[in-house]
Amino acid sequence: MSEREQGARLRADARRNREQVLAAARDVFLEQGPDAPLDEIARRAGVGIGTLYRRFPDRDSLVRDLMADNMRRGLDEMRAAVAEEPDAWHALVRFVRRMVELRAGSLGPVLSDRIRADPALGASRDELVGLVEATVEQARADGTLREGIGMGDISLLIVMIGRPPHGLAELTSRWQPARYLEIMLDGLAATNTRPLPGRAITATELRELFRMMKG
Amino acid sequence: MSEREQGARLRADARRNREQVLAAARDVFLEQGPDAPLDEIARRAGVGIGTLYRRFPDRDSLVRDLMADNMRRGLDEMRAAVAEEPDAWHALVRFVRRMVELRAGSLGPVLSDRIRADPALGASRDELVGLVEATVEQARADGTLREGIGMGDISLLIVMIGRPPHGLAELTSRWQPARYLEIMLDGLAATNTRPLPGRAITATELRELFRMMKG
DNA sequence: GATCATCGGAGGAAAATCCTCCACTTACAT
DNA sequence: ATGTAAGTGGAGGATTTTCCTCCGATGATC
Repeated sequence: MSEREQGARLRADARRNREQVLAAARDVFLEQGPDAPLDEIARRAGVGIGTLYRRFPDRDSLVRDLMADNMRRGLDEMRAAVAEEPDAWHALVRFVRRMVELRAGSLGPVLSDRIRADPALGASRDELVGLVEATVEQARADGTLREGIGMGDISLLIVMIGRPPHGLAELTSRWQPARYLEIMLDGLAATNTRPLPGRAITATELRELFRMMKG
Repeated sequence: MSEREQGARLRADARRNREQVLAAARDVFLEQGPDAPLDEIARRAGVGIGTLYRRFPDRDSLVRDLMADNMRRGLDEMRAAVAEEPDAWHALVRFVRRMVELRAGSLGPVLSDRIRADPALGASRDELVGLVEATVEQARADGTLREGIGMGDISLLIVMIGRPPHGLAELTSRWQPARYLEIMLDGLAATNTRPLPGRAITATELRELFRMMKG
């Protein structure tokens, strides 16, 4: 809420810089994890480190705003997908593709201690998880989603596919998430009937993981 | 060569420690990349930092020995797979499964500057790449491997699937590479006929990437 | 039981990272 | 046009992380 109001009152150049910092943070966190040096984020955003600290007083504040943005986009995309796509399978596929494109998996499903602090974040996360879960179950009922696939598999998919291998991040031209996402999606179709090892993380477990970490 | 002789002459406890360090390095490099702090590797190996430095005078030496070990295992596994499996597809699948199990993707396909230094390493890498490439082509000719898949896809697969998402590394119980590997393998089967975006990195490009990085 | 390779970690040096502060710049209201 | 409040960048000191040596203690091996 606060970041929205701040955002609206910002001077034009300041707002632009803020967006650039968020975009750079998305990339850097995706590549290096949530402990990545803030200096590098500023450098990639093309702003001074002072500018970054002016807008985001500390790391948590940046992480929180980024997560909020990811959640908002995720919810928007998921709602639109459910509303506009002909069935649950196509809604899921569209959602996952968009999330990977938007680098919205940058902070992973597990970032507990920083997330828990903000109740609003938890609420939108729960809503998103609920939507995805319902769609996953619908797709399975339709016989379009492979047997045994759960909501947790979808979350992990977005995180795994979106992250460039070490050392390959700079060579963006050779890193093609979309290619591997499509292979993975084909593996998720119901035409594949081999039983899978393990099982998906459930929404409940996901919430418990949050509590366990660094708590 | 030198690490083999050293290994043989080592006292029993020293050899055990050396193995533990290598095993820990495999995990830590996989999780954090080749710049991970050596202290953490020593800690996870359950040895003092002094012990690590005694056995591996500097980071490069550790990285090189680990790569050498990965290459040796990779070649062994690939040769055995080609010799024992009924066809190219099954050989490929077995190879990839073993590599992920062994965490042999820990250093990724791109780790140029440290690799180039050692010519023996380059040689075994070339041999392994050649074997995989031949098998990939055979499988495609057999009509068992999906159209458009190349050697580079297999390399990337091993790296991507083997790496735990940020923050999930400690919770080994919930991180199941095998599950996602199987989904991916199903996506690689020839029964999937949708055209894929992009294309695989070729062996030649892989070698060029080496030269570009940090060179 | 003696010997000597090996071990572990304290600790100083070096590097990376954090984060404040302020002289300079710029958008925009008037 | 101009004044001015908002915004900017990055130097630099404080702090933390990481490196890597050194040496007294340990325990494997004969």
